[in-house]
Amino acid sequence: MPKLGMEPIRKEALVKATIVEIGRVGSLDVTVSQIAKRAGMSSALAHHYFGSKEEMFLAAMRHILTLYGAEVRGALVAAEGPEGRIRAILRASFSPTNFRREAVGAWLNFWVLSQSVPEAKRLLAVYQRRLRSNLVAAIRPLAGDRAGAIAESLGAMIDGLYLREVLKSGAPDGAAAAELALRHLEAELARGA
Amino acid sequence: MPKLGMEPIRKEALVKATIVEIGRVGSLDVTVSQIAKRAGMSSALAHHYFGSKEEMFLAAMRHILTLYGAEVRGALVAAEGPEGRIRAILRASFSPTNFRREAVGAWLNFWVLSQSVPEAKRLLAVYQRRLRSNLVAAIRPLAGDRAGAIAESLGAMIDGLYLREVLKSGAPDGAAAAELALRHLEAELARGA
DNA sequence: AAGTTTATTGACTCGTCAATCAACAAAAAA
DNA sequence: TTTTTTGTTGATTGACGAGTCAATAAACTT
Repeated sequence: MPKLGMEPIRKEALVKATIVEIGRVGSLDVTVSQIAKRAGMSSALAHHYFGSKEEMFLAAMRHILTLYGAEVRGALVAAEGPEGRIRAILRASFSPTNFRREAVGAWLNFWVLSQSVPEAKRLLAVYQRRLRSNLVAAIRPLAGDRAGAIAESLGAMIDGLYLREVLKSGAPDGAAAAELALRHLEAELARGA
Repeated sequence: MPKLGMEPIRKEALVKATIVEIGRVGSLDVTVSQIAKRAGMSSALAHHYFGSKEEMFLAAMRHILTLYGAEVRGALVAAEGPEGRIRAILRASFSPTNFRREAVGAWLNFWVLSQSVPEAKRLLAVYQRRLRSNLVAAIRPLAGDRAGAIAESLGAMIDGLYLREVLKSGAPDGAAAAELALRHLEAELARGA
């Protein structure tokens, strides 16, 4: 009994299921059937809406990136002053939404995907550029010319913390990670002053 | 015309070929045939010596880890004083041997592997513990109680720099990466003083 | 010389999985 | 009401790839 207008609903369900399954399995070795099953439909339907598995992965990636971008923007509008803006970015980066197991596991696998799928690489590059420019903008008033270098290292730090989150076992602790990133930043700033 | 004592030779060739192929393809989606071909033998022989693809991956991982460990130890014996010891560890971490494309690409994929293969996780944990304890030992004389926290963040920084190396395109630049890590460390140390 | 161990591969099995297709159902348009 | 569009799936195809096996050969042992 087909209701109309299912496309967006199905697609969203598939995207979420993709992320969950990648997180669960811990790699991109996930079958379309697994994903479709978790999303409550047949694998044929998944192909119907996305055409290929790769498209599914890319859609999932865009979803994570969009989520992250939205959260950063949201935190940024409510932020006061340069210090506040940086804190906002870090808070968003390590928020429960973005720093949850599934999402972080998905990140790791998207990094891998970007090695062989150009579009994935592109998406990742876009995100990195945006993060960098946000950081530089926030840091410049505090550190002038050194903003670029500091943003670079803070970016690496953030990625590193994501990575370690994946590797470690146990519940995620965004607060602790954000703490570390902030300490790093403060140390860098203090050094220049 | 079978010469005897081929086992170690074949195994080494396979391990190296595994790393190269993983780096080339950019993922663990590498067939035993590809690896065997690059190593100059049939896939049947690869199975003969390693039993399974997973064993091949683990052997490759051990190889990379051993290489890294040896380089750190080597740099460490020639190091003078705490500062020198830290520099030694960083120099080894970002040396041309360890920071080359193939090796870094392999790392990324080993991180993924550790998500689903317990032995891979174990190996990675061993490496992380060793790195941490080396760092703490070198940092303690300079920062006392804060050594643990600093080692933690420096470790994350190193991993993050590896990750970024994979993502970026272009030739690897270990010197620049080591520079960033060192700046981070100095900033942290200065903060405490 | 006969027997054993090591090296080596081509051919094969068996399973898995992405992608396609034919078919059916219901809503919307004509 | 016929036709078209949208939703849906079970069954099938076709490829690919891990792991096994039988067979062959050279060395080493007794």
